[in-house]
Amino acid sequence: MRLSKTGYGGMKLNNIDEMYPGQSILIQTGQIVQYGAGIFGYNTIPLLVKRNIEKIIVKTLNKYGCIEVLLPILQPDTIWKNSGRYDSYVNDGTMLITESNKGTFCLAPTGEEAMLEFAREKLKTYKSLPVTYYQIGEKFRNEIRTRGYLLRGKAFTMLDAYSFDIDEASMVKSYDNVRKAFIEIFEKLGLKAIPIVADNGAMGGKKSEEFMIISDQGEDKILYNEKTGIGLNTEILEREDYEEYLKNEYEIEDISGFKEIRTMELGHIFQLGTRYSKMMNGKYINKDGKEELYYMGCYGIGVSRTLAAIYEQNLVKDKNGVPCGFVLPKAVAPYKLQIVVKQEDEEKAKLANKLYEYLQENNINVILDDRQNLSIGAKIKDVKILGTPFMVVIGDKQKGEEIELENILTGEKTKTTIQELEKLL
RNA sequence: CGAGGCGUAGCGCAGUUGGUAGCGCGCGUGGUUUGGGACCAUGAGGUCGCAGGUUCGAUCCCUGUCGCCUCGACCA
Repeated sequence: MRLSKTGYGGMKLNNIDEMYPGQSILIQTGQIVQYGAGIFGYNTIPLLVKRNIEKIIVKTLNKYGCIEVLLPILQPDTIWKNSGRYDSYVNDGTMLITESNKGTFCLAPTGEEAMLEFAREKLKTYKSLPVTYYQIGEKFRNEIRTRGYLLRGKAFTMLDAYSFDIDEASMVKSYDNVRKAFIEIFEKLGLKAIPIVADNGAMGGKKSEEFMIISDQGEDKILYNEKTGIGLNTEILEREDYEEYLKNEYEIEDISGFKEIRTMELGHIFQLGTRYSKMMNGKYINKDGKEELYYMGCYGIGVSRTLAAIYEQNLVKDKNGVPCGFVLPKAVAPYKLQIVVKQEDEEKAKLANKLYEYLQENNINVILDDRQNLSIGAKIKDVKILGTPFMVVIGDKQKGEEIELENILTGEKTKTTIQELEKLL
């Protein structure tokens, strides 16, 4: 990507929001654009980071045998009326609906209804089970209060997965399968997400766990035991039966040594049992030719929230401790390398272009900062603004064709050649 | 919806005890610059969130209203 073609420019930072410095930088530099409370547009780099997150999710879930599908975002009201959730979702303001001369339509706040419609078509016999379907797409919730920019928006990208099984034991297996996949996904994203005990209240069902990262920017408080890695959402303690719930479902008996910490929820998984299949008449034919209810699980990851979390967690600060940008993890950075060049110097521009073309041809995504009349120093600063993990500077100190690669995170510099460079990224 | 805060140029902010606005950054042009956020000159950009009211006159005072942010109820 040639930076001169992107409209990026003027990426100086002013006062940065103390609560959400990462996203404050994204907004100030035009990488994220706010349209209203909880409604955002993405400029190219955050968009590509989000897409990389999605790719990692897809790849991992596929590896764990899950099947990707895409269900409609715009949904007929009938499926919500059939499930019995229409009134409560509309009345509490969560679900956005639109009236038309062809009926009422709902913007999907979640996917259980649509997924059950889908499953009923495809999963008519026990022979088709178990299966876990998933999709990644936009969800809409008219949140009473949005919070933390992308962290809680009215429109957000979510991964939602649903497992269908013949009985509880099988459901538990599917649940554990996705649970493992989620752990792997967050690992690949470089996020230390821990599954902790959650209240299954809203969704119902048996067991439920949330994937939390430790962060003061989060909305949740959990009790956590550092030694065992076991944690639970403090909302559990509001349940009358919490001791039993912890003991029976999670084998947690003593929570005296647990410390309270603040966390951000990135994912949530549920063992639903037959609650939703009962509500929406989700049935298959068993071996004996009789109808049975699906045992379901449902699983979600807030993709746009994860995007925000990645930016916030990979923030870098200058010598004075003031946030000045990011170093995106290699796994999600859309461009591994940024070439900073003294564009006005023909020789240098030529060399930079040669390097750029070479890497392009070898399918390495790089940013060439070919903007005119911008000092090298300013361009170097912008590497961090965009979060690119590696940099090559081609300025006055450049001698011949020997390239010096700088790792932004470590500051480590390595001399190399155009041809050898890609091996170091 | 309950509590607080804020709406003035693209971004960050001043300001006017009431006489229709400035600063820094960014943006355009000319020139000098270029290794960790260069400088000089010059220029463009605002119905001061919106609507009423008071007033000779409102961006400022009053009353509404809308929007945004933070804390709570809700959730990926």
